[in-house]
Amino acid sequence: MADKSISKRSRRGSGAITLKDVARLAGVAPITVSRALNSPAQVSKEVHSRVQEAIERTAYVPNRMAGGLASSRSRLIAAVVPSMVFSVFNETIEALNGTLFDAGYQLMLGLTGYSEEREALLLDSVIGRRPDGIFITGIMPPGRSRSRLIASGIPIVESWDLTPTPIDMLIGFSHQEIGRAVAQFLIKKGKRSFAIVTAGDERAQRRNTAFIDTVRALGLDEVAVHNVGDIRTLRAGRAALAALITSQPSIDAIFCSSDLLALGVITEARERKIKVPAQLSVMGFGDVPFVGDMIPALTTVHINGGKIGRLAALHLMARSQGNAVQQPIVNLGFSIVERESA
Amino acid sequence: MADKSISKRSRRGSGAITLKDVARLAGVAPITVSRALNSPAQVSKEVHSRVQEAIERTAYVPNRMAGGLASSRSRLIAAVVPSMVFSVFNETIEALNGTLFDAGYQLMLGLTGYSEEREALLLDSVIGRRPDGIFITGIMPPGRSRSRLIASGIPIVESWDLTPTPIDMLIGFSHQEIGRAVAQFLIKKGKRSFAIVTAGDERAQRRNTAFIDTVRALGLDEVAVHNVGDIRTLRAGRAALAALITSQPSIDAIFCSSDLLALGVITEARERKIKVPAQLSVMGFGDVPFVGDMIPALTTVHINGGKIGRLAALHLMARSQGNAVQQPIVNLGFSIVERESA
DNA sequence: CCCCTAAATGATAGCGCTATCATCGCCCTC
DNA sequence: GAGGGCGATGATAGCGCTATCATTTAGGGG
Repeated sequence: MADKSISKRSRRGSGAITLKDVARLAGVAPITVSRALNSPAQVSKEVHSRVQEAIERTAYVPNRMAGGLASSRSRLIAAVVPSMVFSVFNETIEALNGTLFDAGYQLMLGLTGYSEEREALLLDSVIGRRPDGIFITGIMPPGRSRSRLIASGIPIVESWDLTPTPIDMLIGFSHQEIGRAVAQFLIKKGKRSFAIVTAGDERAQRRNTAFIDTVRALGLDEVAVHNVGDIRTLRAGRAALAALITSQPSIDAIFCSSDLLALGVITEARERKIKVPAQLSVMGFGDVPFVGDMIPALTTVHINGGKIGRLAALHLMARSQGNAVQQPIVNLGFSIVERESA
Repeated sequence: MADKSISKRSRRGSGAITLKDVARLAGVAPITVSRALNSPAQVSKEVHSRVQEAIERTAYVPNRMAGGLASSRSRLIAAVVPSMVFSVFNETIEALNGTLFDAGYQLMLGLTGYSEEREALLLDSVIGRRPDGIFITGIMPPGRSRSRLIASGIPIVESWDLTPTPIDMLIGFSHQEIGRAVAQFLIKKGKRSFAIVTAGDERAQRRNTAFIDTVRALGLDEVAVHNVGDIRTLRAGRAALAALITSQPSIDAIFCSSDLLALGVITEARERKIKVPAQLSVMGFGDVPFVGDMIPALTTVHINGGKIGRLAALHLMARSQGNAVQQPIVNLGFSIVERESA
């Protein structure tokens, strides 16, 4: 009686310890080990501890690819984000990751670099992993990517924006309202001549448009716009102020599309001995963790990135487990944090 | 003649389009579709285009879990990182991700929050996914986690540090050398009374120790150390200077364990009208993207985080494909970037 | 005592893909 | 024109796990 399990051994497989090995050691059927691992309540105390011991002895680590394939539940959640370097999304990702991990999920990270082409490629790659949920920064415009996402049937949270027609779930806030609120805030402060320093992305544009419309409605001077494109650096912010101040010296308030750009503007103002906020108010966007402790402390738009991440994780997990999500569209709002720079 | 493929359909499975569906549509065997996808050279032109069309028509997205299980190649790479919020690791992760993605790999992100307990949990979870490689920030000390990592047989890159005995591969630099170099740099600048503002992590401690030893060897005053523990914020840097200046007014140079802390120290110095660098030199660590454009521009230790990420990706992929890595241990070094703050 | 139910365990059959070996032509060579 | 080599395709058998159904055992009620 040859040992089938040995004679059969082929050159395939990873050679690692498998469920079957543990089962043999514990003297139970493989399925029982699976149950001891995934639903301990279904297994008698005695068997459970026997299995535990076998697992300990063999240093067995379950293969989640196999488990995922068999159960159609990967316990993977993907996050699609434009960028990570000093970005406002970091808190969201970190919160997402933390909440997921505590529930036994893993995060797959995808970076698009604000490029739509890359995003499309990324999405196919992501869908191929059959994640239990996908977190997307922004709203997916109609098109191939959106269709694929819908067709995949995977629970999806779009974020960081608002729309009445999300693919699935949505956790965000209104960029339009922000633009308007910032304009009103600055106007109330007595500022009259505005400029915008902005990156090229579409969400920023919407904040800008709302800002400009609000200013225009009051019959004030046209808003000067300086677009830095994809160069979202502090240096770009400095250069922006330098350019702006030359072409339009009357400016007394600047709305920046990110805190980092705002920091750049403030830095350049300091260099040029322009007093912030007395001569020039500067506002950012994002309220990244340290800008409130600088001099002058940055007045900016606060987004609760951590909450977006946490909520998204919860929603995604609920949906992937077949539970209904009470509120699939959440408007988290924003707040203007008044500090010193405006 | 009943259609087996229908009568057999069970309630299992995801219901998505599979390879088999595509094969049927293209009129070839499933394996041929697999080949058309994974090694097009093995398939005739005519069949290839027929398969392509079928894929297009069905919007088929290959299930990588199944593929990974069958081939023992997941095309997943895991990265284990302490933190992401305004961290010095972001460039590394971004470079890692970019390089991997271009080669068809996906990044799985794991955050430890500088906690060893969490790290251990995370590693088991990561190993369970059978990634083709693991990128670790730092060096894994002997212990359970290290053993599991070794036992897993997965290619591993440790990073951000140096040791003659890595688990597998290593891309890093010497913290000891950095501490020494910074001390020498500051001494050459004529500074004589030193302090350190540091986070609690072990790598920072090693930089500190080397710094202190170097100073001590010259018989200078004892170095004052202010430890902020896990609070790596700009505010903590400010508080640190406030505390230090009270207890030890003679200080004329401070070495910080991160750029953010250094920014805090500089900010507090400004608040207190202490001239940097005339009265107080401040040095950071990391050379995070924007600190060179601030006022005063930060003098700091530059680490080529992007290169670490890129190289790690290359090494990991090579090894997972069975190729030898010419140089498994790489000392990337560092450089002191002299700007204005010291 | 026997039937019935629930709890605990096991056997079987895939999940969707690929490694491996087999087959089938077809062209070349001597 | 038989043998051989190669290119293209297919059949088969898993990868390591879990859904599903089946079996076994222990109580419980009448």
